[in-house]
Amino acid sequence: MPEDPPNSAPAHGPTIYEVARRAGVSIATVSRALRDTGPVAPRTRAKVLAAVEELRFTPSRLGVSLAEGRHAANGIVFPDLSGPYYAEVVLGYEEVASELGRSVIILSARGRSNVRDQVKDLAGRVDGLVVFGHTVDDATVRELMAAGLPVVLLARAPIAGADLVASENIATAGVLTEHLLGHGYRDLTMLGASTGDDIGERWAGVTRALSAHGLTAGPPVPCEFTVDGGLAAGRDLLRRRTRPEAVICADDQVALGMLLAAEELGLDVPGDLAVTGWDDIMAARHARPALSTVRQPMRELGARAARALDELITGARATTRHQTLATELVVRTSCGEHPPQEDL
Amino acid sequence: MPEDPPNSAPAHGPTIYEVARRAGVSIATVSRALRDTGPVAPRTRAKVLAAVEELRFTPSRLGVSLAEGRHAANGIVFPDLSGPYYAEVVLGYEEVASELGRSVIILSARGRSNVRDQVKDLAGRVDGLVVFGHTVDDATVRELMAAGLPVVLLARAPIAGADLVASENIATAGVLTEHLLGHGYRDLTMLGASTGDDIGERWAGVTRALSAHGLTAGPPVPCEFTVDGGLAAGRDLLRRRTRPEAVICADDQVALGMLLAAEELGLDVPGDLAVTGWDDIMAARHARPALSTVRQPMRELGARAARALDELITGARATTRHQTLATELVVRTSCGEHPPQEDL
DNA sequence: CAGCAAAGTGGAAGCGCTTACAGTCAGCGT
DNA sequence: ACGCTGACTGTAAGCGCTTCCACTTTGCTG
Repeated sequence: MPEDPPNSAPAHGPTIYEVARRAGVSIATVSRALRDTGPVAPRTRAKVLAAVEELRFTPSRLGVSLAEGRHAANGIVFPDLSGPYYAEVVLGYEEVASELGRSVIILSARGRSNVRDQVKDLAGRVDGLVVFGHTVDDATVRELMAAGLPVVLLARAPIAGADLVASENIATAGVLTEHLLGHGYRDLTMLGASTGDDIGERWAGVTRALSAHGLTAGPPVPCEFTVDGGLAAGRDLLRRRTRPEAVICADDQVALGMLLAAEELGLDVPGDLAVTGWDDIMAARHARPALSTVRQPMRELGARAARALDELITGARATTRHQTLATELVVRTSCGEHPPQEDL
Repeated sequence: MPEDPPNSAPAHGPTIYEVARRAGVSIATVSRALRDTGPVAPRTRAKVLAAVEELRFTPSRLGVSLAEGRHAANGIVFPDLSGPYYAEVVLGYEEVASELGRSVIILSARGRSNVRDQVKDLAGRVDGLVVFGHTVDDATVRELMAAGLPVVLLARAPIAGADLVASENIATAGVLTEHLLGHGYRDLTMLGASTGDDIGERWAGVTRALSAHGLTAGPPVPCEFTVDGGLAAGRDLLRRRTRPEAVICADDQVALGMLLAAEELGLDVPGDLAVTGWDDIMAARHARPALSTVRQPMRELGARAARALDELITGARATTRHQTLATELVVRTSCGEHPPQEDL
């Protein structure tokens, strides 16, 4: 690392001092003129603005933030973001945060060992933080909250004292299950084992719906939550002596892998096998057979989180709140034949 | 907006002063002990660390940055990010930036009128900026560069003095065209009019390849760069008296829409019509027929941009550099039948 | 044992801005 | 003509940290 000279003038722009000198006023006046935070004579203001213009002055955020004691920035920690799901949520978040005048600093936790340190660093740069999924251990989250940092949890298990925004899983999993039962399937398999998170909730919903019909299913089959994971698990599953009638996949990527596996083995979906996903990512609509799945309001999840965080930061709300957004079963063709109707 | 009292103790954590007092040393010593930037006696260091531990002290980034004169953060401005393409690039960027010890502040330009102001604010928060596509007008970019801010351009037209990272378009467009010609198609249609950007380059490549064979094509057909745009344009195009033999779409989303249109009209792809995309987004692999397309190294684009920016910021490199990343034709089935072979 | 260098430490000056607080001045009421 | 009020403006004290410098202490070398 090239040790650059101590005072190598970081090429930063002009400071408020230069503007003040040029306008022939004090820095206090410049500040007031710019933020309209006190009386400034019209003539003076004009001089200041002229100087600002000539120097192309933009106040240093650092200086402003240090003096104001706030960052005007929010952070978000997300799991992988590789798939389309997380990206959409982050986008929805950024959109609203931006409207609220806050920058967004992102931190991906994908395969990082030092997330804890990175999160703590991040915490020092923002006025509030969104923790997406189980990317940060509870102890760290509590510590941040204890330090006075507003935190909003997104799509994960709650923590006392923190806001939570999540989408509904259990009920819709029930609806999905009922739908499959309606097709006449009785032997359902859950693909993608997981507990304590949204996927665990989905399985709970499925199980509950089944038992309401006096049915049971085996435990969820382990599977990595990727297309390749679904493909591998699918190959394995479909070559067994007794093939399931329907496979409920933990998410769309797994389901897409499953579709690939079925195709590879010459099985017809939904003829020989029904498959469902969860999320309704873009590829779900375009797969053939088109994937039946559950749509999550991804952008809305992010947007809600941004608003909730803003309320916490500005102090507009002091109590914590849990929001659950409705999800919707999207019936396409991978789960079985349906009377023709408009949908895609 | 609730005007909170001037000194409402922002609940910020302990400062270096409190640590110093508790450890019975000066703040200078605390700083040295923490950053290992000067001699500190073992005993002293221990005391400091103990105090840090007890107080759960984390240095304020604001203070550090202001004193250091750097943010340890990078910005990235991207167009829409709705599709999978931009998200991947941003991810690749974040990953590398994070490794290099820099936070990433994102700014989406989607449908915003005040991008210019937002970018200038962003510029004040970072040590360098990546401008993705034509999200920021050239004048503003130049202004930022003139102010000494390192800038890396991503997937867009170059600007003198700024680094550029882009993926190859022209040559691969030629390869794609040759491939289609190899299938025997002569009547090719370009879908998605655009000039002066990467899509414009693709059309240039296609046109050049065609003329090398003494062929020509009509001008690119206008079309919004979304699935629905492709669908609408496809309906229109395929109902004309003379249907094209092959449609080269500006990107995968348009191509997916085209596929939908063909399906809707009962046309067989590739039997009645060949379709190609560009980007190789996830859905391209899963569509049926699977979409032939051109793969862009999306993550790598972002990663390169991050590294280039880092070089500029640290001063490891002073000259500007243009990097073009290779792209690859991915032959699937939407462009015609091929002898069976391994690929997906 | 004087004389020095090195190690360890504290003081204090910024970094760029916001914002009490304290002046300065002109216009008014009486 | 004189104090008073307001409108303006400047001074200076932070915000939390890094780091240059100067000053003490050792620990050794001649």
